[in-house]
Amino acid sequence: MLDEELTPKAAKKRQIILRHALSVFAKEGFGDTDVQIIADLAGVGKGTIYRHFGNKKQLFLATAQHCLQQLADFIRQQVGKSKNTTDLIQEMGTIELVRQIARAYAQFYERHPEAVEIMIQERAAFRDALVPSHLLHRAERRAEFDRLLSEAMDRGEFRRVDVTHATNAFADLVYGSVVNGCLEGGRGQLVERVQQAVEIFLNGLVAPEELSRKK
Amino acid sequence: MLDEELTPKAAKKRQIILRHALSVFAKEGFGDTDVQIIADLAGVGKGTIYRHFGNKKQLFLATAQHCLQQLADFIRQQVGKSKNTTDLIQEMGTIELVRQIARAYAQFYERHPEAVEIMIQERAAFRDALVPSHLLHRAERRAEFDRLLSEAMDRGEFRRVDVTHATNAFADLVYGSVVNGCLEGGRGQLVERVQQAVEIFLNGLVAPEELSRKK
Amino acid sequence: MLDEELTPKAAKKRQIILRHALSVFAKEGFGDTDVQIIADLAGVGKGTIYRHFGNKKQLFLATAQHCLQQLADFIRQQVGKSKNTTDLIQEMGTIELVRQIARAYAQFYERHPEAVEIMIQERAAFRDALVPSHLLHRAERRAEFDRLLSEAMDRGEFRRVDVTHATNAFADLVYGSVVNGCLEGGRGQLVERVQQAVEIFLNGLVAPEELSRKK
Amino acid sequence: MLDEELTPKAAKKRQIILRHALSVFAKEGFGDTDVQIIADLAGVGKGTIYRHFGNKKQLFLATAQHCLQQLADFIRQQVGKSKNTTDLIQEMGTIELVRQIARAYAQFYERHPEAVEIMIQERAAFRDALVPSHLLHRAERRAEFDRLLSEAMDRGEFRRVDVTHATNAFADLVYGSVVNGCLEGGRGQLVERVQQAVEIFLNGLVAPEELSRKK
DNA sequence: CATGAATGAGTTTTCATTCAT
DNA sequence: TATGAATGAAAACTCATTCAT
Repeated sequence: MLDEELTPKAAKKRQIILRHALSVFAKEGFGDTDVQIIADLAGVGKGTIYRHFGNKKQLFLATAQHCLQQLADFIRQQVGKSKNTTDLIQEMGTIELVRQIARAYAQFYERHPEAVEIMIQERAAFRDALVPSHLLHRAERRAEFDRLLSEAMDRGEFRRVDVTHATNAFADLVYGSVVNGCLEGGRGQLVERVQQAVEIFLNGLVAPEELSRKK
Repeated sequence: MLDEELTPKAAKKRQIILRHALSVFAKEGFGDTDVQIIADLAGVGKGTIYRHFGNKKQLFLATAQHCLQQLADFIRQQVGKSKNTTDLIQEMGTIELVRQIARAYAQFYERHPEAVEIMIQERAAFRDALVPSHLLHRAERRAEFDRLLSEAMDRGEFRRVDVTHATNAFADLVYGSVVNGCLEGGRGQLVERVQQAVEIFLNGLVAPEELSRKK
Repeated sequence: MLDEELTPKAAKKRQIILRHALSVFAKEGFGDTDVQIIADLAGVGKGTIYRHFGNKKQLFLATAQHCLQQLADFIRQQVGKSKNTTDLIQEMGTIELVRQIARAYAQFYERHPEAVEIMIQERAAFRDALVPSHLLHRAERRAEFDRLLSEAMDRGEFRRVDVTHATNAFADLVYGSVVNGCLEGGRGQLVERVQQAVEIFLNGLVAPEELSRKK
Repeated sequence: MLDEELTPKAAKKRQIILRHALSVFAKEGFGDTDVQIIADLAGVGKGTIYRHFGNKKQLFLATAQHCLQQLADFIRQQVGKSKNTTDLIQEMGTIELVRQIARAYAQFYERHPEAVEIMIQERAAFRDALVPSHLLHRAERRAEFDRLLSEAMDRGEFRRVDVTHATNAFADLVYGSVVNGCLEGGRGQLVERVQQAVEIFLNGLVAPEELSRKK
């Protein structure tokens, strides 16, 4: 199912279908989406979509997956800059790194509000989907963040708290801000909302000594 | 449409319908719910539901409203205990009050996971619903919380930050924790998750002096 | 599902639907039948058919059942005339009774060629249908015929042969004649074909002594 | 379209396709058969099937034809043994020959139950097919059997009855026995059923004198 | 010639909503 | 006012057939 396994042509068609599926699912919601509409927009027959994706549910899941991929790419590009986490911490400190991670998420969702809708639709229609469309819900990303916090605690930058709880809090905060913030719409609103929230979160985590030192 | 305007009998029937609508909408989702099922469970004819609620969408909205009402009642009962906010602050301090508010939300949603689903379904199917099913999204409750924070800042208990942002952060955090926490299921999981998250949030808000004093 | 359990009105509607289902299924075959056509001819909405019969397959099976009922009624009326088998044998002799049974089947199918098609469609589309649409395939009718032959053998009217085999032969002969005879069409063709075939069958069964006596 | 006109390679491919078409049509029925499945099993592209057979209906008809061919070959091999009918009668007598013909049919259908299904599907989906899949329904074979009976009557072996009716009876009896017998399944069941039925049929045809003589 | 991706007409089935009783 | 049978619009999905490669 991965694009690499397909001919360039088939992969291209897949991309076109997914692009329009994304936009229609986001605008209409899963239940109110008529696959025919996606087919028309994508300029292919309905049968072609069913041939490629099997059924409406799988088409949606592929769309969610696609979002996730774009999100992951964006995050990596914004934060990673090809360096590994350790180097990044060296460079900017954990606090700034957490800020940048949160900002990257916010930026992505602000630029791609449809991705927020997909995330919500997925939660609503596929309670138990195997592939949650939000990176921070996924085990591998959580583990990475856990480690980030752990090490900051070890170095005394952060207060010592239960890492899993802190990661949960971060994920929930970003998720909640994104979901609730994307409605209000204005330019920069979402990024602002997430940033401000994360500032409080960080303030809640940094060690008192660090706070004093800053002053 | 309010119960007070109805005969006791009609109001009772309304309650029965709403109770089953809640459970079915929560289990099946809005789109996958067959009104006939609700009618059967409620022991009334389908026509009766349409007579009372107009159409499926309004039935859902009434159900969401109903959840909101129950939530509000529960919060008032848990936190308010008939005293006003000012008295409560006097009694237990802002920090403890915020803790209690958060705990109350968590407890409600843990006891009524269907309410979480309703909240999600509402967001998914009625993006622009006039009546968000989560109290903290509603203007009147936000204003109250804004005031709570404002006064704490005035008294120097909390650091001075933008009140709206802080309230957003609190609402988003609680919302995110509830939505993501309710899936993991275990007894007490949701309350624990919310509490831990709010602890960090509070830590991020209290004034350094307060922190020192505590030590 | 039986008509007696329905209101007269619902039963009437059921009859109308079945009448048209019969004619369409017979003309088009099961697979080529569009339920919409039946609905249009019956003057009801498509939903009504689905409400009454569940799905296309069950509609067909109900149609087959309906044929069977009509066939059974016809046979009883033609042959039985309210007398029991024993009396009938007394009256006309086994040979004549077998002739009359076969003639009754033939007459029914000649008057209702659609019933032949239903029988064939059922065999083709529901190999393992629980309710074969041909009376002689059904256990209760077979048992009756077995007894008829048995007694004739006991009385020395028929040669002694394996009763089950003889009943099979009779059922297969009538079935084959009906299925193959109904295509040729002409008035009386089917009855003639069955009668001639049964004459040979009977000749094959009667005891030699009986034959001699006749001469 | 005959194999002789094709290159050996094309003929081989045709055979492979027909073999799988037979098995799929028999298992699924005409309407429920997906040509793609046949193509996959045969290891060819769907287009190839359409190139060879034109459309699904013609593919089915070719399959039926193919069955017919195999049946004819089998009958000829079992009964004919390269001798002509007259010689065979000389050798074993009409009665035994009729027995052998019936047994040969039964054996073929018992070994190839798919052929029974094809016969039924053909009757169900192509009421008016030009090429009935049962040999005994076909003019040339009927004429041959007619002659067989005629001569037996002329020789006084068989009672004098209308030849066409007798042939019909034989064809219908074998057809009915095969169609109804193939469901019951057990080894030898079908052959037994047909033999027993034909025994009665023969008894019904042989001349009384012959019967006496036997005694 | 062979292929198999693309197509879209055609069917089944569901269910919100209505309305006669 | 309550009911639940009737309706038919709407949508998912299939698959025979075509045709560009």
